[in-house]
Amino acid sequence: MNEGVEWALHSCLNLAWMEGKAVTATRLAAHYDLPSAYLNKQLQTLVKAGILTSTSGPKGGFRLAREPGEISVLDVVVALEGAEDAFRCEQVLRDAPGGRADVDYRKACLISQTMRSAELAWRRELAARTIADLRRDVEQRHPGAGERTRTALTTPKS
Amino acid sequence: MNEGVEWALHSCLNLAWMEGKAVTATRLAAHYDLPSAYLNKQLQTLVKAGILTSTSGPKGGFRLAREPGEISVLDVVVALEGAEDAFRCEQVLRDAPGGRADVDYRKACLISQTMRSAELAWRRELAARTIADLRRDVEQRHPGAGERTRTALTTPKS
DNA sequence: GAGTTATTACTCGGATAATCGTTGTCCGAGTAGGATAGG
DNA sequence: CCTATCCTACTCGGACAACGATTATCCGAGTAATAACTC
Repeated sequence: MNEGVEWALHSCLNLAWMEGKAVTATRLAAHYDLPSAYLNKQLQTLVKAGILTSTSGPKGGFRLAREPGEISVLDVVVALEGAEDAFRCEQVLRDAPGGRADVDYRKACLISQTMRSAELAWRRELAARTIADLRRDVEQRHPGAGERTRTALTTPKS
Repeated sequence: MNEGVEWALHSCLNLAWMEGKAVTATRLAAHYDLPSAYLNKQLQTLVKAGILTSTSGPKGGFRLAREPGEISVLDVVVALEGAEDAFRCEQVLRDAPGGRADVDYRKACLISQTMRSAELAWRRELAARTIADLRRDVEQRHPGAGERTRTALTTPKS
């Protein structure tokens, strides 16, 4: 899985604490000591997916496009990894003896079905968890964490 | 995900119908019109993982190392893809303000926990399904499929 | 005819290239704030 | 002092390179069946 997924999720969580204030990719990258240009690239992808909005120029940056409760972890993963399943059925049965060209073996093949139902369970877990859930749970476990993050990302760079 | 996973699963299912008779990689590859040398490589990996056994020389080939009921789909996937999770937490929080070096953020970070529990659900699904299950369900849906496959793989090459 | 030996064809196994996707970097287009000059 | 214009610094956005993993291929080591040879 793409490394940027982790960065993107942390970035979204941080943006959820910013009360609509824009944060630049450089600032977010510095917060985790990451290559800023590459993080910028990931966030661009999230913009295209409609999860973030971007503003150019001074005081510009990224912010959440929707309420944190309307952004699931799955949304972020799908935006960066693509919507197709990790297990891609190449329909080898089509070339096997007795295989038919008019059958969609992605649905007929039992092996494909097994892999598919497993990925469905994975997706269900991620779809049930939103950025708002993460924000709430982190705040509950570490009270004041959101406040500290917001000030850290708002304070002018040294 | 590795392409060879699909081939390996089909191969294991076919071997489950062979009643202990060895089948060569070339024969299995021809059955699905696959590159035989590459399939051979995948099957070697399954041998190292203890899922298959191999025999050299004439009348040699691969056969299942255990009863089909003792081989889960997850076993095959893990053998080829590795045991580590697809989402690897790089513990970016360690470099963030307030991060501690003595904390294992793979367990403490809520994002990591979320991804981990999703992958756990995925694994659970695959672990619950064995090669024997697949064999039974295919035979039930397409009676005589096992018999046909066995004769196809036993018949001398043309 | 039976046993033993040498041959031979066949299979796995690992070492070796080619291809593709991910990772990382850079510079240009566009923007908004701020300085400046004029009224 | 207020306003309009110009300038400048800053940010995103997409194009461009480097790296690594997956995909694919080839040839050698080992093996067991087979054929030949001897008794």
